[in-house]
Order: sequence, then structure tokens, then C-alpha cells
Amino acid sequence: MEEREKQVKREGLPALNNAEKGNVVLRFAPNPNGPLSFGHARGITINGEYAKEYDGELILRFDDTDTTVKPPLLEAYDTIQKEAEWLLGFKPHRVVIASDRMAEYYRHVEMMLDGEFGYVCQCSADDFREFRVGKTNCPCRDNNVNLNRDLWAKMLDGTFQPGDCVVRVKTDMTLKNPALRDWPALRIQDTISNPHPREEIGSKYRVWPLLDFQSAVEDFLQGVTHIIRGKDLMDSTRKQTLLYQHFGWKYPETMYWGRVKVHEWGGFSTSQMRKDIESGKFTGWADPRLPTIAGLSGTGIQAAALRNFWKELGVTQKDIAVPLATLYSHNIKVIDDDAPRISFIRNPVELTMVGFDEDEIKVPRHPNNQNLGVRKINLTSKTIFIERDDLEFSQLRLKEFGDFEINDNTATFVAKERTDKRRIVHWASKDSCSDAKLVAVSDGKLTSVEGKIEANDFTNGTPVQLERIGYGIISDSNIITYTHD
RNA sequence: GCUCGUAUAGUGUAGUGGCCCAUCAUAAAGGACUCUCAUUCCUUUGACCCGGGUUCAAAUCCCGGUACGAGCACCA
Repeated sequence: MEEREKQVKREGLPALNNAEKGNVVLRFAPNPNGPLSFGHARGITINGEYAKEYDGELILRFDDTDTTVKPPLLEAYDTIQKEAEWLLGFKPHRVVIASDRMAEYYRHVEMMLDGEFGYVCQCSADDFREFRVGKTNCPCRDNNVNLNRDLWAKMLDGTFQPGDCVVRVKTDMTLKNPALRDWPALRIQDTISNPHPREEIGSKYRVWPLLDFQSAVEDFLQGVTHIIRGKDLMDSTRKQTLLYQHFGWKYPETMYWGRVKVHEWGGFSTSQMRKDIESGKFTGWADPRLPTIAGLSGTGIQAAALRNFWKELGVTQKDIAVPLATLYSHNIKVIDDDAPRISFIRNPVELTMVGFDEDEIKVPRHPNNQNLGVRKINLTSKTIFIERDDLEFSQLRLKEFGDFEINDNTATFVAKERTDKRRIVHWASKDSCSDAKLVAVSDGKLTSVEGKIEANDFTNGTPVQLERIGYGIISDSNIITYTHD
């Protein structure tokens, strides 16, 4: 009998269509109305992985063209760049800010008006909805070039107010898909009351492009070859393809992913988080309860774990719900080999040692990785801490130390070697530890346990493993944040 | 309502006509190792939405149904 050949799972991400190594340009385009969240990480890591794989370029583009509904946040420009770099493991090759590119967008509007595939529409949103539903042309569609140019000038000079008119792309009002019928490309915003947060932009422009137009023009100008984004933007692709046809451009290759939910988190939107932070419900964008990149990295989730997580989910269009355990398993794989072991004693009980004379012992920092060296523990005062819960047994083995007999706050030394199968517990020496707090999130709530942390000189952000508790990260000299078990 | 999209073990994912009594991971259960309730290793459990059709052959193609999701914004 011949062995049946076992099939193998494809490694990594699926191949890009029509991609030539060294000739691939991708982009990730967030609205900087808040720092990056968990969901954004998908866009960054997937596009970034493809850029790496194909020797291509990744553009980080700030789509900051709405000053009213989802206004940008000034500090987000900076934090997003830092967070993107952290996630990617490299700097984006180009950074583009839409609000710096208004002249280009205006230039293309004029091309559109002159080419008669765009028009200024003075119908109200409600009126136009009827045309859209009824598949009938709006009267403004017949404006000639001169009229459109005149109206456009009046949009720019302030004659028209927000809501008075928009620029539309001429498609076809009888198109099957209602979303595509003469879609709006630019509108007027009241940037006096709602100035753009970037000082150099402020109230400089009143007419702003909408996503479908801005993104389409910018993708062309930047030479984007592949767009990988959420499937909620599928109709956006169709709208933009129609615009590309007018301009005579070739639309990039596209790929889409579906919605991802994490079981343990409810729905978090950037705007909602922003409100909750302002109201004091959360301490800030880095609040460990929030599914932001800052929150996740603050609780000890590593960038590589996030990358592996998103790579594993791939680019399927299914809507999925993933348990946090999946992310945690990736994180353990990333950190365990190098995470120093360290004792944290919850609810510490002070014990005096009897029968042990040495003033220092050495304990390995990691059971399997000797490169991490040893920790020297000072025992001069012969005073140690163990967890109250471990007092349940009177015969205990202090891990990597010795067997002890516990009686009334006294720990009597029995032997260095193991003499029996007594319970092994972690401990800390009074001379080599300090007061600390273990902060954790459970069921969306923040909890904090006081205790003793073994002396260490790890810098903030070092992932560690708290013996018998789980993985954590050093957040401050006396604060450890729990990551997962 | 119109339009678009997706459906593989508990959760994800691979597989685009025969190597598939279906891949891998995760989860759960059991076990080995271990001076941590960690890591590592082993074993077990467990899936092609339903109904037709095409074909010698269908998870894979076609049609219908069902379920879920998205778009139809002067948000991104």
C-alpha cells in the first residue's frame, strides 16, 4: 500500500494578482480621528507584509478630509506614524497627508468639469435621493462647462454654503447598483466653525473631497498598484473604477477582508472611544481596557504577535469572530523564549527563615534559556514573602531554593534538594523585592492587586513571566500589567 | 426595497474538479517532561449550509433556497 500524500497548508498570505516583485505599491489610509485600534492593525500588517514580500512600498496616508463628522485629532498624526512603525517593524516608505494635497484634488475636479464627466449639483440631499431611487437625471446634470466652472468658483469663494451644492461624478442614473449613480465627489464644509485641526490648514479650504474621490485621485497619483481593504469598501471600488474610466486610468488590483469581531470585546468605534475618554470613563487611548494599539501594547501584546495573528486570518471575505485566546497563543510564542521569570507575591505573608545561613542564592532567570543568566537573591535579613493562599500547606518547597516547614510566620529550612513531592511555590526575599501593583483587565474591568515584586532592572515594556501567575509586562518601576496566562 | 458579497470541525484557516474517509492552528479532554498552574512534546474529540444539476469524478463548476454581512451619507 502506498502512503497517501498528505496535503499541506499554504504558507503565508495568498499571492497578489498581477504583482511584479519590486513593482508593488500599497497603502494604508486611516482617518487620524484617533490613534490606531486593533482593526487598523489588520490594514497595516497585511499591507505591510505584502510590501515586504514583494519588495514594494507601503504608503501611510492620512485621509483627513472631514472636519465635521469625524474630525481629525492633531496628536493622532504623530502617534499613528509611531504605532504603524511599531506594528510593521519598519517605517512606512511614504507618508501622505490628504489635507496637504488639496491643490491636486482641485486640479482634478477642474479636469472633471472640463471633461464633462462631473458637474456641480445644487439639489438637496433629499431631492437627489429621489433621483437616485427613481433612476432619473437631476437637472444639474445638463449644466454646460461654463456654468459648472462658474458654480465651482462660487463653491470656492464662499458664495455657497454647506449643503447648497456638491460636485458629482457623472456615471449613469440607470445603473443597477444605486450606490453608483452620480456619486458625490466634493462638498462644502463650514471650516470657520469647524476648522481643520492642523494649524497650516485651519479654515483655509471650504470645499473638501469625499473619500471616494480623494482616495481615487491619490491612489493614481501615488502609483498604487494594489488596494487591500475591508469589503465594506467594495462599492467604493466600483465608484472609483467609473471615475478611473473617465480619466482613462487603470484601477489597481483589489482584495478585501470581512469584518472581524473579538469575542471578549464589544463594539468599539473610534468615535465612541473618544467620547468615553473625554467623559473620563477611560484614562486615555492607552487604557488597557481599550482595543487600541496603545492599549494592547501596554498590556504586553507584541507587534510580532499581532502580525502573525492577522497573517493567519488572511484576507478572506468572511465575517468572523475570533477569541482573544488566539491572539494570546501568538503572543506566547513570541515572548516565552525570552521572557525572564520573576516572582510577584500577591497578598504577601512575611516569614522568618530559620536554619539557613547563606546570604545569597542564585536562581536561573529562565528554565530553558540559559542566555538570560541568573538572578542573585539577597537573603541577609532571612525574611521572605510567600502568597497567603500557599499557607494552606505547612510543608512547602520554595522554588529553586529549598524545602521548608512553615509554622506561625517561621519557615524552617529542611533541605536544598527536594526531599518529597511537596508543593512548589514562588517566593521573594525581603532584601530583594519591593512593593508593587499587578494591574489586570478581566471582563472589561480593571483590577489591581498589591504585592511584592522581585528586584529587577528591567526597563519598562519588558515582557516577563510571573511565576505561577502568567505573562505580564513591566509598566513602571512598581507596576506590572498582566498580559495573559 | 435595490445592489453587492460570504458560507469547511467550538473558533479561525488551507484546499478552485480526481492526490480530500479534507490542511494547519487554536480550543477542549487525556498523557509525557518539568524545582511555575508556564513552555515543549504526544494522543483524542471534531467540519465541506440545504436542495437540485453538469461530470466517469464536485468541498471545488452551474442553478435555486437559506443564513449572515455590507453598500445605497454633502463619514472614513
